[in-house]
Amino acid sequence: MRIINKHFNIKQIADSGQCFRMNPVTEKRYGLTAFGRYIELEQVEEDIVEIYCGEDDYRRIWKDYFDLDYDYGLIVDRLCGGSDEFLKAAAAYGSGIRILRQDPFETLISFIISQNKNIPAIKACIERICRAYGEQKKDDASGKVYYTFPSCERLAGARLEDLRAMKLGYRDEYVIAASRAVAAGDIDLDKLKAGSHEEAIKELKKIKGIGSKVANCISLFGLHHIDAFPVDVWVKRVLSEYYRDGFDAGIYGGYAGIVQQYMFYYIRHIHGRQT
DNA sequence: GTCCAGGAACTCA
DNA sequence: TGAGTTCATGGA
Repeated sequence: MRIINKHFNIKQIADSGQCFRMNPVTEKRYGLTAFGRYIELEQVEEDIVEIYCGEDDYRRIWKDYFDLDYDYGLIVDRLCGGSDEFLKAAAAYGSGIRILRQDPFETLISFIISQNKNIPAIKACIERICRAYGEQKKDDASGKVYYTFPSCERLAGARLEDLRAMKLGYRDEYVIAASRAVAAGDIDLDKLKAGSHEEAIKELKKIKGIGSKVANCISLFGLHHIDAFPVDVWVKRVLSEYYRDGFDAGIYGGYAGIVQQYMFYYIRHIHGRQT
């Protein structure tokens, strides 16, 4: 499927820290494992992405996954036409970023693991978990062997001693507890997705190992509450370097999470961070 | 070898 | 509420 969209850049999305299983195959081609499938995408032109899937899969899965019904140009234009110089530059630089609609459980576990780790380390941990607990599959189109992200039931049944080999550090017990809570129905992610961002944060923070930042990431990237505003070390850096007088995310009511992604992506670029 | 990472729990004031 | 400490592990 060929997608023509001025705000769809797969490299920017892959490097925006929201997903951990989208990696380069060649310079312009990326492989992505999500929802039990593997696909490849290619940035053909600045505003053209080729998604290597059939029209049926595109309509059922990937159109929604890449949030292609939403007009990111509206927000980029608004920021670029505004008076906030940092956001002007940030939005222009990351204008191809989109907020993916990822699987809630995968996002929950991924961001529990993410705490106090850099992105390559997070990716390595998740890959180990998928190899050990996920399902091995083979993509017919590319011939690529891949591993799906494990279900909550599968991870809920994991033994702590075994999970320890995944090198999650002290986060391993958080992962098991959270998986068991989801499997048991103590946490209803679908319900949190249907509800408000505030409600989701309140419920997510009840889980040990989930604080404000991780809860906001899960809300934004897993439940698609785009009014979430995760503050990690990089966003803190932005706020202290460029907003000495304070920053009110509330003025971007409704889409603060998208603004936050432009900030995150841009400040990392300024500091020369590739991964 | 040192510092840091999409932090959170815990302690103590 | 707020500041300081501790927690595993690996990337840079």
